[in-house]
Amino acid sequence: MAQKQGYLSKNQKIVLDYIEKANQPLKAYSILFNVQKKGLKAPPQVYRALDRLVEIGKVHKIESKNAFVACKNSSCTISNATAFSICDGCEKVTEISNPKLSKYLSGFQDNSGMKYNKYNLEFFGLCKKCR
Amino acid sequence: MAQKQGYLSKNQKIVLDYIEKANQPLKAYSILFNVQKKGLKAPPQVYRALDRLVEIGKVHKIESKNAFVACKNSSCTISNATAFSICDGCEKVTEISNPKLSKYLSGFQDNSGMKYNKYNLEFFGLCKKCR
DNA sequence: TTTAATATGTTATATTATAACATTGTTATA
DNA sequence: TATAACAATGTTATAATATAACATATTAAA
Ligand SMILES: [Zn+2]
Ligand SMILES: [Zn+2]
Ligand SMILES: [Zn+2]
Ligand SMILES: [Zn+2]
Repeated sequence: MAQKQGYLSKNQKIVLDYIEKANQPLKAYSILFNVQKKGLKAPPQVYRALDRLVEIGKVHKIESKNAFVACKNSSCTISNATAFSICDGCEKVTEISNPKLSKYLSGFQDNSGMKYNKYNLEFFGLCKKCR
Repeated sequence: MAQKQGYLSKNQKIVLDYIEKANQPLKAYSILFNVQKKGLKAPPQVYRALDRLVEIGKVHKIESKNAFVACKNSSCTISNATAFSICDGCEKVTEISNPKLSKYLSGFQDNSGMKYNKYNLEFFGLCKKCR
């Protein structure tokens, strides 16, 4: 069951399935609790699967919340350009898919001489309902 | 010693002093260890000071590293628009101060109806030295 | 000077994440 | 088919990050 390009291992599938069913970011230990019936009994099993899923872009980590969400953006096969909208009221998180924004940020340069190959952007505010 | 606009309490000063002397993001427990000689003995004392310093924009949290860095941007009195450049090689973190970028992001709108009042952006790559 | 608000001190514990090592399964190839 | 190399899994323990809860002290305002 070695890892081939594009194939997911058993544990990776279990974790991804569960995250995809949720429509919101999930905490690692909440995932762990819920996949225990599927045989994943300890944190490393979940964290390994998450690490790999994040690496291949199927899952993103919401850094400000230490939570994980399935990628909703089909073009996002590698997780190197991510943007999220986060409501401070209801905690709803949405992946922003905005070509202008991603183009602007992917092309961003400053005078530091630094070569950027990845970014993560988190916007905070209030959604319609929460205003 | 109640908090007045612009004044820092004793513990806040101690923590900020220490962070400002470092030229890199510091972990909360490393701060704790180093301010113990000044009398801050337990995590809550450091985390409270950090919370407040972040709130007033004197310190920013680098979310992807769970680390704290002093604000280098004098206009950044409220910490609602932050951008950082992070080297994956040497871990050097620099606060980006780029009016065009901040103007673009502060004005960003999408069709979600969400009203954004804060963002945090983290760029990753390799600095000159690390290439 | 009473009251309210803010800050501090302290202990314990919750939450998030990784180290380390043994075992099993898979692929490649000798 | 052996056997070696690698990838994935299972398992226990522990590290690292962060907060709850409550007592006390300090300050500002009424
Ligand atoms: Zn995505
Ligand atoms: Zn909301
Ligand atoms: Zn700043
Ligand atoms: Zn570097």
